[in-house]
Amino acid sequence: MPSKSQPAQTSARTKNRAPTRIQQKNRAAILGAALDVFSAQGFRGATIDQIATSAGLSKPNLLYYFPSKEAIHNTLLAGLLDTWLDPLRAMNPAGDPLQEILAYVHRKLQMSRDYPRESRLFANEIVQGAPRIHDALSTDLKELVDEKAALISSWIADGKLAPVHPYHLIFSIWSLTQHYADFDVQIRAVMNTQDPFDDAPEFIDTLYRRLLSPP
Amino acid sequence: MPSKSQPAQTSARTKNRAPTRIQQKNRAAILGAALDVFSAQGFRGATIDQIATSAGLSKPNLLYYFPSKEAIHNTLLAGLLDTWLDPLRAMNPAGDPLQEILAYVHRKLQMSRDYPRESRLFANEIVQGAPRIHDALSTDLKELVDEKAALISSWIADGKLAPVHPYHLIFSIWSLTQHYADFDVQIRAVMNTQDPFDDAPEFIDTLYRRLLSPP
DNA sequence: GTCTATAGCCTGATAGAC
DNA sequence: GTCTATCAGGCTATAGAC
Repeated sequence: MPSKSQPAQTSARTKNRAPTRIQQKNRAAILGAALDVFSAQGFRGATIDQIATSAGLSKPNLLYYFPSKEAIHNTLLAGLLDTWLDPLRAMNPAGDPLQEILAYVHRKLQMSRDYPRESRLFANEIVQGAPRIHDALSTDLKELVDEKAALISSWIADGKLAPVHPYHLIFSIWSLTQHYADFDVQIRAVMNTQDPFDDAPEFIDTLYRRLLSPP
Repeated sequence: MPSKSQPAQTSARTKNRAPTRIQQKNRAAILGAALDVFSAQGFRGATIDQIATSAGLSKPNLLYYFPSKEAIHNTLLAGLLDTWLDPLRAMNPAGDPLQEILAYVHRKLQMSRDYPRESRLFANEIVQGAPRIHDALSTDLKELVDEKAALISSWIADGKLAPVHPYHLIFSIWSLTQHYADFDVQIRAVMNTQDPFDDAPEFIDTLYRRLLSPP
């Protein structure tokens, strides 16, 4: 799982004792099941019963580990944005510009392939107006994107990349890579014989080479 | 509204009489309000009360016009896929290949700009597994995309376009254009001073020119 | 720590007066 | 056609036995 695990927020009932192995195992089972259910049904569509059953627990037992449905959801979201931005954070100002961007694109695409549930959880949240993470978007996210956009602009000014709008370049990378996870059903309905991810990396690589290769 | 209006499904109660002006006006108000609410909250997140209030009606009065919450949702979805595919359908085999694709891209982007609620309604449905329109995706959608992908392949074979995977080309167009509607909140959080749509058309135009211009 | 039982709220849908 | 009142079911969360 890519989610950066916060130190487990000890529930009030556990009174700051270190979590036992069983507690850790159950917490992990709950979060895994919740990721399945929330990413497939959205927050309102999910029920605690579904999550509990899928985690092999009874409903009250689940609520022994988390105080509420929203607490589970928040725990999932908490580490997600950070993790989701790691590939961008890793873009290296000292590297070769075109290679740095292509490498970023591949990391992001790989992340969609490996963690489609996390991508859909995020997509559900954003499409519905990001009620729970809007602040993080305008602060942490904006800060990082501003920084990397400036870097891309400097690469363009140096003639290392063909000129493009750096913000829209980044948006396009998010869009193209996450699309394969978020709209998976649609893509499979159209290409019903093969795994869409088979050809996607080559297509997207070609796209950004032609877009960005300096003249 | 882009939604192709089916002949209004006369509710059982109206016994096939032609709808009066008041009925038409209320139906339209309900569908407009429902589009607001469903696109912002998803099917489960929306309540009949919200829709009714937003349409200026009481809850039972709304249910006089539509038999159930799901019936309203289905009515919205019914015309949507068709409308959503019109820009692709209009791609002309006799036109200039690059111009045809660029024109398609612009139609699609304009649609996202003009009808973001419809885009988000669709996104909500697909991200959650397209439970209500999966069949249409594997039939109508697949058929149209197969046809247009073959057309693009023939253009490539004729040397009129640079070689690319035609299906992934189409997916990329969907992805890039709908992203501006579906992830609007995120984009605005990052570019907080200007309308993201201002620069998007130029960026996307550049992207597809560089990707597809024959060598 | 885990269960059964249930409180209490929300929501979709209906009854019936006007 | 529109309303008030209300039912019935599903859901979150809690009580309390074990």
